[in-house]
This record gives sequence, C-alpha cells and structure tokens, in this order.
Amino acid sequence: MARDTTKPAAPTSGGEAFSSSLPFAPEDVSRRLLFWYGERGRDLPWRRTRDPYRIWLSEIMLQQTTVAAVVPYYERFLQHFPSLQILAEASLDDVIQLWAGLGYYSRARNLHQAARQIVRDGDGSFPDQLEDLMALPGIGRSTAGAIMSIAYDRPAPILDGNVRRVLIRLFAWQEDPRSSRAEKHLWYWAERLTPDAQPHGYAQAIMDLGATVCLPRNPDCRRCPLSDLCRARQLGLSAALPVKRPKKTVPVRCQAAVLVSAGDKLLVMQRPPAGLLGGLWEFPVVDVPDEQPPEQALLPWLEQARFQQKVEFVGEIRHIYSHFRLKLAVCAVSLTGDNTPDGLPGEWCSAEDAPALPLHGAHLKALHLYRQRQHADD
DNA sequence: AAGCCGGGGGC
DNA sequence: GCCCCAGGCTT
Repeated sequence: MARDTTKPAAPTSGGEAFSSSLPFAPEDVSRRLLFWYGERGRDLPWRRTRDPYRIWLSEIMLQQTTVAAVVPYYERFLQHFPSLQILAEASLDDVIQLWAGLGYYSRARNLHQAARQIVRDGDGSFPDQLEDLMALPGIGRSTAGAIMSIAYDRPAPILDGNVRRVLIRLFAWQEDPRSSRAEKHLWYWAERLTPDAQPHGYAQAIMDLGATVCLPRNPDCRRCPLSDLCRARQLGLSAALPVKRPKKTVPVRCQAAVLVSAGDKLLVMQRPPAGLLGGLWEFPVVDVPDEQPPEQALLPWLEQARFQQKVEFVGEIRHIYSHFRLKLAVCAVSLTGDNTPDGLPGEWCSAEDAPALPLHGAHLKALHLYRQRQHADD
C-alpha cells in the first residue's frame, strides 16, 4: 500500500462541519471520465512523454495560457533545453529569451531557479514527492498534483481553471468561486474524486473535459459523460455557473517610447529582473500626463540626456494587459555627431537585431511601426 | 484576503 | 468589447 487511503477531512465553515457525503460515488465519476478520455482525449505534445521534466515544463507554460499558444513555445524550449541539467546550466537571459511573448515572466524565472535548485540540492533526479515539488518556486499545490499524477501516475488532486469549472458545475456551487470557502470545498471535492487507479488518465481526462466540453460559455452538456450526475444540469444552471466576477474598470496608462537612433543602432534597456515584464528589453520610456502631447512630456528626458534633436512622432500603439491598458506614443530621435550617446544607461543594438531581443509585446509593436515608417520614407 | 502578473483566442 | 485560460507569489 503506497498511499494513505483515509478520506480527506471535510471542509468546515464557522465551526460547522460540511456534509462529507457526495451526491454520487466518486468511482462512478472517474470511471466515466476515463472511458470518455480514451475515446475523446486530445493528442498533445506533452502527452507523448512521462518525462517529469517535460510534464513540469508543460504545466508551467500552461498556467494562465491556452494550449494553442503554448505548443510552439514548448517545442522550441525543449530544442534548446532538452534536459533539466541543460536548463540548470543555462543563463536566465537565454531562458527569458525563449519565454518572450508568453507572458507571466516570473514563471520563467521560477522555472530556471527551480532547475538550479534540483540539480544543486538533489542527485539530479526530478522530485517525486508532493511536498518536495511544492517546495520549488513556481510549483503550487495544483501543479504539484499535476506532476504527481501525470508524470508518476500517483494520485494527487489538481485544481486548475478547467477542473474548477467542472467541479463548480458538478456540485452546483453557486457562491463566489474565488472565496476561501469555495477553495476549501473545491479542493475537498477534487481530492475525493481523484481515483487510486489510473490517476494519470483521470487528471488529463478532467482537464480535457473542461477544455473541450464543460466550456466557460455554452457548455456542451449533450457530449458530457457526467451530464446525468451534474447538479448544475439538474438545476438548469449549467450556463449560469460559475458565477461571474464583478467587472472592474481598467485604468489607461499613457507612455511615450523613444527610439533613439545613432546610425544603424537603437538604444535599448533591460527592465529590472523582477516585477512587471521582468528581465525583458524595451526602448526608453517616459510617462505622459493626461492631455499632454507626448513630445512635450519627453522634454525633461531629452534635457537630461542632453539631446538637442527634434522629436519625431511616429505613431501610437495600444496594448492591453489584464489589469490596465497602455497607450504608447512611439517617438523617434535621430542623433548626430553633436550628441554623445556614451554615458546613457542601456545598450545599443542594431535595428536588424532588435526584433531578436526579448522585447515585450508593446515595444515589439513599436519597433515594427518604426521600421515600417522608416521603410516608407525610403 | 486581496493584489499582482501578459498575451492570446473565442465569441 | 468582454471573458477566460493546465496558478503562484507577495503583502
């Protein structure tokens, strides 16, 4: 017996025990899901391996990201870093480079850091205990559970966005899904439903169900192997759950990016290693106050840099982040011999090589716009 | 408990 | 436009 089979404690609320009984037999759910997965499961690159390193990489890349976006990144990453040891020996800049465009760059930093920790602290083999996995940066309870079940075929619950939605509907959870109360219940249900047999197939099955059938909008209940067990379905709430989060207004941030050119070179700077877009490259940026022309907002910056050239307005980029919108004025300053670019922070990069830098999305757009305009002038 | 962290795709 | 996505970390 490799596993403690005692049932998890039922969540409590205000000291009152929550009903530990389920409206159906857990084996009934897992059996249906496993059969369905055998018929309808997707063929994905990371499902052709049991290598924990690759499973781990896929799980990290897939956090808050869609499968279609991940596939090319996953393949390319593994071409450069085919093993844990090679990743551990790589530079962070090279890792960031291969992550550029995927977003949530702390994932790349944590991935790299975790690889170094495993190689440094262990015998080089990938951890195979839930607690050891969770001790690594970037791996929380859900990702640790995914690695345990998918790579090692050992039962451990997962609670990602897909499973969350499936469980909310299956148990007709009508409260705020982001509350700590919801969290306790969902983890409890996830644990109770995870089977001792074939946890590998089960984990992928329930995620696939959420991704292809139990969709956020318009769930396709006719194709769902759990439809006759589903409490939301019974209550006519399938489409109404999970309850939506109250929408918040997102602020608009105005900035100007300066493309300073000296001959063929452009001035680029690397952002601080942590925080927003950590470690990525960009052009110098100045905040633009409301209702002020970007050229005017740039004057103090030009003064400080001792540039006397005129600023040319190239165009405007709009870029949407999850928590704000960026209105980015793209400006160009072309240096002549009178100016001394030395002493400025940052580095000079040829315009041809700049697109190969790990630039973040908004500034990659800015560069494209700049080069497009330059081309038009020729 | 709440805020932070990107970019893309579906509709 | 709006919503969400194979979440985790920090405060």
